[in-house]
Amino acid sequence: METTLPVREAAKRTNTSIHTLRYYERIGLINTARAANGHRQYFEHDLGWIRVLTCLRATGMPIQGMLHFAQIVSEGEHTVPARQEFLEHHRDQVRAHIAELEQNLL
Amino acid sequence: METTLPVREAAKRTNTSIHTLRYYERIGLINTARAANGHRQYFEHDLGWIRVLTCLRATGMPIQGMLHFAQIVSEGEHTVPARQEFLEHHRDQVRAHIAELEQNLL
DNA sequence: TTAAATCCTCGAGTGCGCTCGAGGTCAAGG
DNA sequence: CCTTGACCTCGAGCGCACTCGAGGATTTAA
Repeated sequence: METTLPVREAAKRTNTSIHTLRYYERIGLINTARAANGHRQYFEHDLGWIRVLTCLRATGMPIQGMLHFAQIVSEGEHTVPARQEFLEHHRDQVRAHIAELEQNLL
Repeated sequence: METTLPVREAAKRTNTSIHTLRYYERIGLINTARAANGHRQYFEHDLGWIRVLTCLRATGMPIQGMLHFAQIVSEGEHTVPARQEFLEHHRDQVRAHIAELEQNLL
């Protein structure tokens, strides 16, 4: 049985806050397992996903966009091409943003 | 006598909105001249300043920071070194932000 | 057996940066 | 005259992304 982490640990390891993790779960960005007593249980897998989310946010993706991405991810393997397209599109956005910043830097 | 522009024109030429210009004035970022009838009058000089503000915002400076900058600018010529230092510091921030984005891009 | 620690839910609050709209003034054109 | 339109003020509202806290359950260690 893979070991799990309580929310405090998950927050620490993903460099987020407990509140944010609960919030993300509430709005449907994360699906967290529960122990018998109702406490959240985070697997390594979840930490990876949280890091992806954090990365998307840090690059300016709005929550709505992340929800969309979470949605297609949840639809299964057949959405892999759609995911790639989504991420590539976001990359373009980020690059455009960087270009704008550099423009303003002059 | 230098010609002046009404708020609608100023907004158009600086690619902002009338509401934003009024808001910036309200909070003390801009000091706009008034015609006898109370209407705002924008000089070329003002447009330049608005563009500076827009650039700072676009590069992520919070309003508080811009207020601080507006403050030191208003204090006169002797603050020129302080302004340069301020802008250089902001440049560093922007560069750091770009670096973070590029990091996340990988 | 009780005090402390950690978790839970759910709704409300916060801070930011606008954005909007009601209600009013004033000048020009028909 | 009267309508139109551009402007004014001031306060309220909005969307976003958290962030907080009251009130309560459960485990754990002294």
